[in-house]
Amino acid sequence: MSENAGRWLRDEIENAILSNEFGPGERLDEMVLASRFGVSRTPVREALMQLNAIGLIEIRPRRGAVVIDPGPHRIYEMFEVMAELEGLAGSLAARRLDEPSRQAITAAHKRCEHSAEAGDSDAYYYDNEEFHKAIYAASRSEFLEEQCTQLHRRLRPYRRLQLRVRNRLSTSFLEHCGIVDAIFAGDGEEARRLLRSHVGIQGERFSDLVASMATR
Amino acid sequence: MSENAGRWLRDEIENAILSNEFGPGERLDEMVLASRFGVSRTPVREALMQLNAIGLIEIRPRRGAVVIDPGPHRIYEMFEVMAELEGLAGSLAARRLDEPSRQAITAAHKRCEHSAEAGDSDAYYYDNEEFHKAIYAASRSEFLEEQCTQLHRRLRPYRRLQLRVRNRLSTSFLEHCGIVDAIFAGDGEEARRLLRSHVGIQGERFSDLVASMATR
DNA sequence: GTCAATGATCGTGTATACAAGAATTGAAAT
DNA sequence: ATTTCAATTCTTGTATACACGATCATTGAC
Repeated sequence: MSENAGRWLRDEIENAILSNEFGPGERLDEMVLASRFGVSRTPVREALMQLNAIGLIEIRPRRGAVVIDPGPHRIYEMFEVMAELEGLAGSLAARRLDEPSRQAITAAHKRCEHSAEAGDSDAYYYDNEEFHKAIYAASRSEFLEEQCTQLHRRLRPYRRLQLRVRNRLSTSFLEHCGIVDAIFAGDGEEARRLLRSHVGIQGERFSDLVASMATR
Repeated sequence: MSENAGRWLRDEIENAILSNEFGPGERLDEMVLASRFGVSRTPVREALMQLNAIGLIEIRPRRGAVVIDPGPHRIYEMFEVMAELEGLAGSLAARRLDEPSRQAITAAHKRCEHSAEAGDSDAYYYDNEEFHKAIYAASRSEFLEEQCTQLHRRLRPYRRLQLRVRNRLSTSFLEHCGIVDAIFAGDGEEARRLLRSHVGIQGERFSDLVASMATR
């Protein structure tokens, strides 16, 4: 348990939402949560407000908190923004790359390769996250890194869905290769372009997303 | 006063921070704030946590809240991200422009023109905000609009500083003209490019920022 | 039978009380 | 004089109690 109950609860409830235990639209009763986690309403309310700030739930005054249902279109919009931010991170990384960042990216990239070859989608899911985070860090813009990490976290469940699509694993890794090449070559604009299309969900990938959301 | 004290307090304290009444690094005592605003600590704590989520203050466990001091470099990073998001908004606006958005942009642009000609920096500050918001809305991406609005709000005080720089008013308006042309022409990439350089603070504008921050 | 009004009930919003960790101050020892 | 340790005080974190608005059900009228 984290040092204060509020943040611990935030993570607990967040996980419950991301793992779909609390489905979209579901009402979150403060007292129910309080007794479930063995605390009073006060830290529960703190956690709920933080989740509200993150954008996972909506708190309507005097009417309680409900889990937000983003809907395919909004998810598409979120990926669109994510693509833009990652593109920026990539272009900065390419221009500012130093040795530690280079090594971090290489290491994460290698781990992705192993997971992809093994066809281990769960491992790739994790390694992919590390790969992208390595690029955020390499941008050497702390603010950008924070923004990317936050949005990445929020998109986590949908990313997971995407990886289940046929061939997505190897396609994703191939795209990573191009991105790494561009960054290491110092080609910021190419890195930006590749990351944008890697992260965004254009064309058929959008229907893939909608389809996988329908069957969860 | 808003319907619940928490949000009202959030706005109150936020304004106090943005207007520099609570300076960077300053400690925010819950009881002091509570008695100042005539409420108990509970809504004060709620407001502080929301401000923490926004990024205006930092809450260290058991050690209270302090106003964050971004520092020139971090502000630069924030403008860099803002420029990217606005660029995206502009490019989407150019591709998706409809009649209501076109009218909204035109109206805001006209108001900017008047303020700029009058040399009224306060009026321009406000009209400029409306102009940019019109572009966010024209992107027809609700999520992007929210992100832009949020970041714009956070950068408000520094934007204000920037406008005080000599000739910035007319320069800014001239840039607006180009942006409007590109959007109305449906040239998404040009709109993106122009907005990026309009919003970002490259070169001498960065030293202008640092200088104006030092003398406030 | 349907709709509206009124009262009951439930849940959130706020205040206050209590617990526990951190900062501070003072004294003692080196 | 300086440093360290301990005790006190101050502030935050959590629980609980109370107030008020919203929702729901029941009853009455049309």
